Amino acid sequence: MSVGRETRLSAWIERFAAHFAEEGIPLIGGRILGYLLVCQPVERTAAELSQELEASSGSISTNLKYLVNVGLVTKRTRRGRQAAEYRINEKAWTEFIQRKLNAIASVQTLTDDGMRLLSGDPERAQRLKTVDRLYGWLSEELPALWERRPAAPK
Amino acid sequence: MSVGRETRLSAWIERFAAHFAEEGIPLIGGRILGYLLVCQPVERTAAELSQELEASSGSISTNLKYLVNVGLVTKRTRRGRQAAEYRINEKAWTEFIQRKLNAIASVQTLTDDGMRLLSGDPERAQRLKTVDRLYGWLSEELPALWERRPAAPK
DNA sequence: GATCCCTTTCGGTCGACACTGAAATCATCG
DNA sequence: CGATGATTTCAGTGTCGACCGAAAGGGATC
Repeated sequence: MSVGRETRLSAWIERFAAHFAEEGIPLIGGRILGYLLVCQPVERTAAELSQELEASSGSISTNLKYLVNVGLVTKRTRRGRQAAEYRINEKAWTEFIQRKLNAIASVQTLTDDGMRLLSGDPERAQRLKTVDRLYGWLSEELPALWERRPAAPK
Repeated sequence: MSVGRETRLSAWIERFAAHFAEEGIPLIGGRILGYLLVCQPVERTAAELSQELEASSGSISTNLKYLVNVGLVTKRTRRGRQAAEYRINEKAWTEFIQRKLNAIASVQTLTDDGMRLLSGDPERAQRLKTVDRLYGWLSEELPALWERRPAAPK
């Protein structure tokens, strides 16, 4: 007997969450993200997420707050509805990734400061120089690459 | 009265360690890395690192093992010397950074699997598609960019 | 093989953080 | 304004991992 699509999707959500857990995003936050990327309909309330993902209301609340804060999820309230609805904000993924690239490139300021402290002693600065050159190159190329990213189609 | 170069260097090492602590490298590991990048002479024993960085022998041992394992530090033993000497391996920084870039690009396999699960329902796949397109582009461009990296001068 | 010195291993402590569930809070509707 | 149904806050629990320091382990010299 074959496994249903929804079952396989929830396994996928778990893999998705596991990946981002390695990057420091709480497991439940990752599950919310994965779930909101594939659920139908696209909007969910906190209570629904709590039930669907089998997580406490408190955890859902904390993680939604975090995700809304970094922009990956948007919150919508409607008059006449007590429950807010949450949905994925696909647009925000660009900034999310950009932050990661910037984090890598930002090491250059660090190595650069180090080089300054060692100016006047090229011998001693040699190890740092090797690293500084790499990050120097990255801090040029990564932002440049990012600018060439394709625009999202309407 | 001005601050000595060594004092400023140890402040720099601390900043350096703090940066990598955010990326998940233990504080003491980061200190070792920073210290080995700028110390004179370039090689140090575990005992020297322990004293210089005011960390326990156990922590130094654990972190050196880790750093040697990922290749950022190399261990050298010499006949007639009981103490092994550790030094920075500048070369390994390229692989270190490459792993980071790959980690970003690797999300593409995840989104791709998700797209497969949603094939046959383009409506529902739309959110994921946006994200998949971005990572798809990255998984093309990042490795390509990396290939263009300048070779380290002799 | 005994001694010396250095390194690794290991048990234990501490602090951070994710998570829970109950209580407080808030918004809507009658 | 009270009741209802939702969310947020908060105190408490458990887990995980970095760190320490003492004890065990390994080489090198005598």
